[in-house]
Amino acid sequence: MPAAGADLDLMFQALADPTRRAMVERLGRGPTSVSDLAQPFAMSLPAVVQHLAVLEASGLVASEKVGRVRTCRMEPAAFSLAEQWINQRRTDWERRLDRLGEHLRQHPQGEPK
Amino acid sequence: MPAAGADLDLMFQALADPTRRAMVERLGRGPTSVSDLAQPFAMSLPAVVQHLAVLEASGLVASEKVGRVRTCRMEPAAFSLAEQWINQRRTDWERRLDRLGEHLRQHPQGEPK
DNA sequence: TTGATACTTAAGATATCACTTAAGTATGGA
DNA sequence: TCCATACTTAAGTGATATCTTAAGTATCAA
Repeated sequence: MPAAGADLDLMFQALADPTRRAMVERLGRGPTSVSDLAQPFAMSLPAVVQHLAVLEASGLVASEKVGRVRTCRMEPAAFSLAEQWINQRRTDWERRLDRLGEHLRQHPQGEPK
Repeated sequence: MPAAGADLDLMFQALADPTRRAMVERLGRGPTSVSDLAQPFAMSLPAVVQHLAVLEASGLVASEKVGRVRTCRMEPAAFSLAEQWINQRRTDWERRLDRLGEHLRQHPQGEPK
């Protein structure tokens, strides 16, 4: 995988907006049309569709059009990339604490180098 | 909790930039000075400090100055907010699938309501 | 065929973001 | 005291992000 970084950019960027998070929350309860997805928001339909495009570009949401209705759904697998990145930070941090504890046990008053 | 949303905004926004993620990755291996943190990046020091300010505003990183050196560290607890949000999406999705399966079991050919 | 529905496209207004350079302020060491 | 270090502050620039309105296209139903 050459650049998972770009995917993370798109993913976190997509999740950084409260309207888009609300859209994902809605889609977590099941697929909807664009109109239904737009209904709770006090903004124009094109604005909602632009948010949807950001979510689709990130992979978090997918959609397909049948007749004149576009149906949107959450893409749960996409979340794991973000999840993994966060978990890795935690893991790094814990491993460091372990090493630090071990070091202090062996060098009670020493500076940690 | 009145508005965890604003916190999530700041958090995901902070993580949406590759420079900032790299800084967090570095801090996961232990605290550093601002200069050390800046060293891997091909950008001016003020730019790095601005990224650092975004990370601090999000709560993911903290720092304190002693003498003329500011030392930065990762704030692991902050990550759990983002983690919880993502997990909640997954949970919603799985619960929905469960309900859907149950429904299909009871109404084999029926349309799902 | 006509009209309503469900988007879609395009263009533009603001605001925010991610930098830059140039200058300034503490601090610590010789 | 003098100078280098380690930031800090300020101001400006170009690119993106988030919305708007206006106008278009494709479908479905009567």
